[in-house]
Amino acid sequence: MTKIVSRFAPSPTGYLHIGGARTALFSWLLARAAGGEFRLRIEDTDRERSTKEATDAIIDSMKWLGLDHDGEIVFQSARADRHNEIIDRLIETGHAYYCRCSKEDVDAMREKAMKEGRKPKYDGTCRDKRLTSGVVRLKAPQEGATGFDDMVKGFISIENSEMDDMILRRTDGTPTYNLAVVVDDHDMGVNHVLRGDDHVNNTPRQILIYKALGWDVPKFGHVPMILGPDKKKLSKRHGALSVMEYEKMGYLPEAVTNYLARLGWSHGDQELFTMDEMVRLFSPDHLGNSPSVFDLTKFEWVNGQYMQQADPDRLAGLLCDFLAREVGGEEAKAVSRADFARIAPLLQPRAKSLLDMLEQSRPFIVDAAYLPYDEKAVKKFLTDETKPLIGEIAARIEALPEYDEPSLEDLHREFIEEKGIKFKVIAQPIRVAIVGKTQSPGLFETMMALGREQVLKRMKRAVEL
RNA sequence: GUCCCCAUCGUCUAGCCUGGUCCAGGACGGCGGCCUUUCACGCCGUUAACAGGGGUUCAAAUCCCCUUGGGGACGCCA
Repeated sequence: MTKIVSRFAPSPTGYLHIGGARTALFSWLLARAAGGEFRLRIEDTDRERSTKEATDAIIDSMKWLGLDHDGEIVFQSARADRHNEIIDRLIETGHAYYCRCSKEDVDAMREKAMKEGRKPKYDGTCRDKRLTSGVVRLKAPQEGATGFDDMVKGFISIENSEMDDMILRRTDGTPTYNLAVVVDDHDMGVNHVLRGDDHVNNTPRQILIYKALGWDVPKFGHVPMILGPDKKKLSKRHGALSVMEYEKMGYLPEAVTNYLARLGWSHGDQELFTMDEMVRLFSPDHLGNSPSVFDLTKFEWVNGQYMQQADPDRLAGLLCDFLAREVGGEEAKAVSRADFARIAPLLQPRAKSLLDMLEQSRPFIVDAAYLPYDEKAVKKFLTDETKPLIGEIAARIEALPEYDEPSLEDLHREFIEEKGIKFKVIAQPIRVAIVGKTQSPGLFETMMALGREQVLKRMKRAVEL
């Protein structure tokens, strides 16, 4: 079997959105799973709408997701000469012809056909006129059918009579999309094309071009699109669309690829896959053929899973970057990577995202003097009964020869035994005293993370509240 | 309008090709519980689906047809 070469070919008219990312991921997996090549091509022939920023954004997103490509990035705009060369060849071989029908003429034809209940299409007026200028159209077969075995949808066939003689070269001499795609894919050696559902209709047209050129037709696959919670096509109003927004919101790239992969692909009952696993297990046979809804809740669960498993030191690094990027200023400078590395393990089971973790780490990184106290919590737990207890405990902690977790545990155990009270009685008050709120990691690990000095300062401050 | 595609729990899905092992399995969520110094995590239980109708067959989620519903395409955009 020949080596699989797949590609991702976005047009740089905006950021890489979540749907495109999934298509890219599947395409990437298709190649990587087979030890093939994955190529990247930027379809920037629409000069009006294509931007350098969008191109960079797409490349950055791919990088962030870990979707590396082989070979140089191909820019479609740079290949106009080659496209035109092929168009000329098509004319010479009688597979294409010039047409001088105006846009208005064709619109009229379409409208008329539509009214008569037929498929709106160009009627082939100039097909045999042997003109020598104008737009170039493909001389498509008018009988028979064009079919292909779609990697995800199975066999799809369209009557040739349904397709019109599409334009290959515009009035201004530029090649059209369908022509350019075919030529580029062929020249890049692409033999597996996995793309969005919205291209199914283009496929038979492109096959016609391949055939006219006598080129091998690649294997095609069309993945369904991603829907919003309202089951409508994903759009701006559904919130986060851009891949990079997920980074901004504090999600991990491996969670994004994992979740995206599970949206439309499956491997039995398995939910969590590392990139390596996906590469090992991926097969286009298990791509689903119906559209799926992006479920943020489940995505957050996936992210949470990766947050838990992540190396604390890596998380610390990401947290620093995140803080610098999203918050910046003095606050970012006040916390070091080492600080985060120390508290990350405590927060890992509790945080769904980096943003979460950052929020939860606040009580650990501010000085006792600035620790915010939750009013309700204070009212409920820092009472006249509990304050003296906290005071006593603070004194004992201060006198502790060794400040470590076992010692702290012993200290508290002895304290409650002496007082004849349950741990419950002092647990929440102490918690509120040292972190300012009712939720936190385990008390002793929290005390360790805080350090003796902070714990004492906080207890003293709490007693005076 | 025409063509193409799609249809299993609220959501993601397994099963469908190669009918019986499926009164349909897993996951997220929800609900209930356990654990427990809080919140999480974890664990246990529970909830909930084969769009409808016809066939074919001893037997259909699985095969065929129709209906309905959804989506996409019909550009000198990509």
